[in-house]
Amino acid sequence: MNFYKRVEIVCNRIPHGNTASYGQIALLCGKPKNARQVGYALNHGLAGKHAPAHRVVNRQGILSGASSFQTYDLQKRLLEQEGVTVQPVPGGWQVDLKRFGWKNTMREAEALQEEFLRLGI
DNA sequence: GCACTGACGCGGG
DNA sequence: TCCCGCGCCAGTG
Repeated sequence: MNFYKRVEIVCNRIPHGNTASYGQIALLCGKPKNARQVGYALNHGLAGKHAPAHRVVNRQGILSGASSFQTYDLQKRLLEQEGVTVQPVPGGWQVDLKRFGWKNTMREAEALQEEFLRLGI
């Protein structure tokens, strides 16, 4: 299976103004234990150039640090631009997943699995 | 093939 | 609730 292709599809499915965690993406890709690979994919541009990487944060809503964005606060600005509230915490910036976390339905998850199957990835 | 790395996450204390 | 250790696994040298 093409895990990174799946990551691309899932990321592009994250609604505007929402955020998702690495683990959540991995789960939707059918590989619950591959959260780290999701990060790897985004970091190396393996999820396509259009993937909204700024909408992906860790389990606690902490922004991933500056590493792969051009400026230290680019991810924060992109999120705020979409109406997502970002607040400073010790260790970086954080979004409230209770308010801005992507709540995907079971139906939606199943639809994704079917699509992967259909596409053969 | 081996060892090490890392945009991560969970469970025990 | 906060820490900390450990599990995870594709890439890389």
